[in-house]
Amino acid sequence: MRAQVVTIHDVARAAGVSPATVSRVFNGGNVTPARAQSVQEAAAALGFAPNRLARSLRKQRSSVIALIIPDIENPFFTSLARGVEDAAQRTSLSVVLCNSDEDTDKERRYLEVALGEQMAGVIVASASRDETDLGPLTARGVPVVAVDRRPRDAEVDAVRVDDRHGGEVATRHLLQAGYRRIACITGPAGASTSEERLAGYRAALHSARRDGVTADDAYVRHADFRVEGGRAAMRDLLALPEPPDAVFVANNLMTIGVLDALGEVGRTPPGVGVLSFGDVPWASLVRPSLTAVELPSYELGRTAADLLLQRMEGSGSPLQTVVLRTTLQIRESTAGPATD
Amino acid sequence: MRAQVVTIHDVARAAGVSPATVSRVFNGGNVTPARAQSVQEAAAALGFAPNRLARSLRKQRSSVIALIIPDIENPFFTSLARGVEDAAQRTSLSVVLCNSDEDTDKERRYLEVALGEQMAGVIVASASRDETDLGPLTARGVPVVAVDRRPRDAEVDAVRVDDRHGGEVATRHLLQAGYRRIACITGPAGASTSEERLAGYRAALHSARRDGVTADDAYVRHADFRVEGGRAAMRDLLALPEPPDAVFVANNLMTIGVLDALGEVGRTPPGVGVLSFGDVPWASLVRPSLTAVELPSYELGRTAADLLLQRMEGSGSPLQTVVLRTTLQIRESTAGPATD
DNA sequence: TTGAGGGATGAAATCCTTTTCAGCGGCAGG
DNA sequence: CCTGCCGCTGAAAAGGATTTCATCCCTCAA
Repeated sequence: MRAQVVTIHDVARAAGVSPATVSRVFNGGNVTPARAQSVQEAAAALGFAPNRLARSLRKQRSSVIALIIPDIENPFFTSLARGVEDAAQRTSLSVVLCNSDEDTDKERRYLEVALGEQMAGVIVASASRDETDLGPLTARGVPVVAVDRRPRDAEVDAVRVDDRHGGEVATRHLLQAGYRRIACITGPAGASTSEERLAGYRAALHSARRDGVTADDAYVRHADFRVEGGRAAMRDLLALPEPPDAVFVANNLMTIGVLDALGEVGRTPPGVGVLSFGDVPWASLVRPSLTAVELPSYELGRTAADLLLQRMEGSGSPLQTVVLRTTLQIRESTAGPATD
Repeated sequence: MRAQVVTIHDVARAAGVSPATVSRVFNGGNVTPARAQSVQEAAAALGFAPNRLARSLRKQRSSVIALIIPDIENPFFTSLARGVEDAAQRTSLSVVLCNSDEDTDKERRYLEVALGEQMAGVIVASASRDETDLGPLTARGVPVVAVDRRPRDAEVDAVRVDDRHGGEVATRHLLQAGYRRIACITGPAGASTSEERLAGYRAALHSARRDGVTADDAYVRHADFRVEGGRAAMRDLLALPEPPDAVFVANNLMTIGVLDALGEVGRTPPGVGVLSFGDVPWASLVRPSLTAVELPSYELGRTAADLLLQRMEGSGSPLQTVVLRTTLQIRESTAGPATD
């Protein structure tokens, strides 16, 4: 009992005009008011809804934009998504979210979909720095903005935070609080965010290496930006002959795992210092409260969307990279080392 | 410098065959192996990627399914989304996520997009019980599954949890723990989940009304399923001449707000009992640990996707509603009232 | 009065695939 | 040897909108 599909032709017939005129009514062409009205009425009476596929096919461009994120279960990215949506809200564009799950294959599939569906634009927080290929999109003239993470060599606008600086400030804070054996649990080697946060950590340690601070990479671990990865890495660090007395964790979810692992062995902050890059969700409920590098996730999304919209309107301005500031929020978890 | 678009015609010409044959190669028609191979090679050489719009237009059905959820910042829904994705993963379908933000207008827009883009199917956790109109989709024969929330009168398959029963069990637990003035903070009046969880609460109180238990609606509040709403509602309850000694909160995010509001006035569980319908994210870090009705969010999504796929394969079976069980996880926050 | 200019309109081309249909050739069975 | 069937193939239609182009008609200026 499938309802018959109402096309522009049906409306045209009902209103006694040509399909071209109907199209013009809906797209702002020149039509005499009387005719326009009768078209409107006919469309309403028939329950006409334009076929977006046909329209996009003809126009060579659809009216949805894709937002591709690597982890939908990370509040950082969902907040970013809200930023994108709110910015798109003011236009007639719809945003669809694609979860690449930190998997370059899935990501590639979604990029193919975006291309094949002629999406109006793409915002991507790429799963991998090297394997993400935005070439086909940019070659076809589809506006693309990289957000948070930066694919190598890509000729696209970008919005990110000052990862390296943030990591450096964070680590320096731990030093100043008196910690001396500071570990770093960072993300997968492929991601730009992992590498830069780690670079900041190294820089801070390097410039403090006189005062008995360990500055080799014995305390560095790579994990997967997820809770389990953080937990495993922390367990590994705790098993060292001389475990660290503080840890700089390169993302929020891994920090959850780290806190769990510490709880297991009865050690809690600030005895062991814990500093998270990115706020832990519902930080207000965590005890002790957590020192964190706060990220402007919402603004990241919002700015990316603005850049994309601007580019879609055909701004010919040169490619730009916007870097947003992070802020260190000092709380209880880094109050200073336990005095043995 | 937009790259020329490679169409099936270009491939056909390069391979010395007709477009129809190229299409058959990609869609599993009958083609002699030799020819098929030369088509494959030509396609690869030209970097051919099929235009999904044209394909969908012709087939009257695209290969993406839409998942419409009311709050992308709620871990419950993101976990549900993972369930949907994992189920769809085994097919060639892509999932796109749409965030209606508990806003019936946004939701309507996304439903229009789903219809206009001829999406292969739709899974929806509807923003409103009454205003969500799935009619156009079902009329056109698009498979639809309602998940978590149930739109009224809709002729669709559904997957949800035993909200009413869960609410009743939860409230009964609070009674058994010794609480006597039990409040309920539920969601917006329009949502089925709000109403049924509240109904469970009422049922439990009703059957216990002999033992000095307050059972009118003085302790019932409607909020918006968000953190702020929970906070406001709890403040309101605390301002009563005789504040409640326990509260049953109908979703996880509102519970965060409730805990915040309690913290502000220096009252903590279990002195005031707190029971959350739906786990709070990263519950392991919350002190005291939180008693909650645990929801099978992932399975909800997974089951909904399975139902949808089954329906898309043309199963003519009658409409079904799958109800999944909730489980009460008893922890510290409901250990018993403060003894004044 | 005539020509230029311009707004409104419809026919038809266009976007790119899929799918129907008819034709062709080969093979097996009568 | 003929018929029927089947597999492979290409031409062309179909899907539903937008857009170009030509036409018509009207107004205004010379």
